[in-house]
Amino acid sequence: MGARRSRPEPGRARDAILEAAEKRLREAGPGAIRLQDVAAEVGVSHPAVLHHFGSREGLVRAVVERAVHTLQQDLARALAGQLEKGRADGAALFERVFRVLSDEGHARLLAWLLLSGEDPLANDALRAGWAGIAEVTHAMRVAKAKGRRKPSYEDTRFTILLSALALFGQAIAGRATFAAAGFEPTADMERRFREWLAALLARHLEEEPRPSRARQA
Amino acid sequence: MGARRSRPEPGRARDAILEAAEKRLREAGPGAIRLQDVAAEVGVSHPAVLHHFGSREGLVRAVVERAVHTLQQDLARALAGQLEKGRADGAALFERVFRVLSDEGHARLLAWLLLSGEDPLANDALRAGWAGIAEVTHAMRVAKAKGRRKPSYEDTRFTILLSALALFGQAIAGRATFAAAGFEPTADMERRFREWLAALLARHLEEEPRPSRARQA
DNA sequence: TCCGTGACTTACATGATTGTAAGTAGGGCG
DNA sequence: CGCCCTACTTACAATCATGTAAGTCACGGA
Repeated sequence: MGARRSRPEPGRARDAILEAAEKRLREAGPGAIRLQDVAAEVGVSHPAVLHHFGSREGLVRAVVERAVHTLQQDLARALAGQLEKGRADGAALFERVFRVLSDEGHARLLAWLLLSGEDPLANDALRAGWAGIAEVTHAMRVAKAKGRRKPSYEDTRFTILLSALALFGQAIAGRATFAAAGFEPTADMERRFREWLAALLARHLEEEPRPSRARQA
Repeated sequence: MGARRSRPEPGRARDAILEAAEKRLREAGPGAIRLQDVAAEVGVSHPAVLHHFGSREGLVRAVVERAVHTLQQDLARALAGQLEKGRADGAALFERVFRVLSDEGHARLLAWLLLSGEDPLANDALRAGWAGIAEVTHAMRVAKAKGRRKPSYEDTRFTILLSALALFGQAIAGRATFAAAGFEPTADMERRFREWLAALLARHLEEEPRPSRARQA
């Protein structure tokens, strides 16, 4: 095969650098993005990295931006993919979302960013997606509730929020927490918990709300 | 006040160093523990830190050990304090635990350690405490269930696990998540969510379990 | 009182990490 | 073909962080 291109493809190296840096970000946090390491992993010299990103800060910014973007994409895709099936299957939805958070290391990344003071969730598309889920879910509840007492919108939103917090919590603290709680920390056990949670929330969503004890203060 | 003691108190400086280092650990993670910074904050030279802890690693170890210990203490105290009241008040318990996790920055610390690969929850006392809560809760459920179908022990344990995950999740991701979900991210709103959660779980704990649909695969 | 020890200090060595300077090589284009 | 731009490279400078060496000083006990 003809002349070896010693100039593989423009942009290739840049992407590879981003990739390598993101891996480090996910696994060990922003502090672990070191020019030399990243460069070595990609097979270039460290000034090559500076050439593409100007400074370490620039690299970190670019990585975070990209990571947040793909996280949001993946999450949105997972949610959309599950929702458009029409039938709501809580457990399946949970599995998809958990997969996204857990498998790709998105949850770890989210946690690193959150702890570092970033706000990776501040994004209109994400908010809109969330609102959409809440509306669809609530409409479904209200439709099923005919005659009986209708659930409050807040209740629906809280339910979704709880799912998110629990899934996120499990993705980053699952292993340790399961062990501390005396469960064997196996993937199967964790999945079982998610199924249990899905069932709990599904039941809650269909049940008639209790009259809330009026709280004064 | 006679001769000024230029030798304030043995151990004082050591504690102050630990304190300063722990603050950094909570706020910005293990990587942010730098000898010079910590020393400067306490008002000593950085070799003084080395003198007490041998190496940076030694300092980090000591800090983590102490932090994990106080975290476990605080948590155990909070749980014990609530439980020994006899009456189970889920909401109050949640507030206490959340306080411990959130106010002292324990949740952040936990998260940093978890992300860094430590397992701050691996502790017999903590496991025992957890098991105790599960047993007490379950006994209460079973007592109330006379005649009706009895809940499974796993269900009780999952319920407690869910509380822990949600509380932890809220402590580190609460602000961002509430905002993303379209709630105003106020402390009051977050408290309301906890009350809602406590009510949800309390209701679940008193309800008769549904027959589980047998799953084949 | 004298000595040892613990709690430091200043000065320095070392290695890691980021950043700069200057030069090279390939590819597209007028 | 010659030029310029991009994508690098090697060599070097600067800074920072950890760790070491050696000395000082107060206190407490023999």
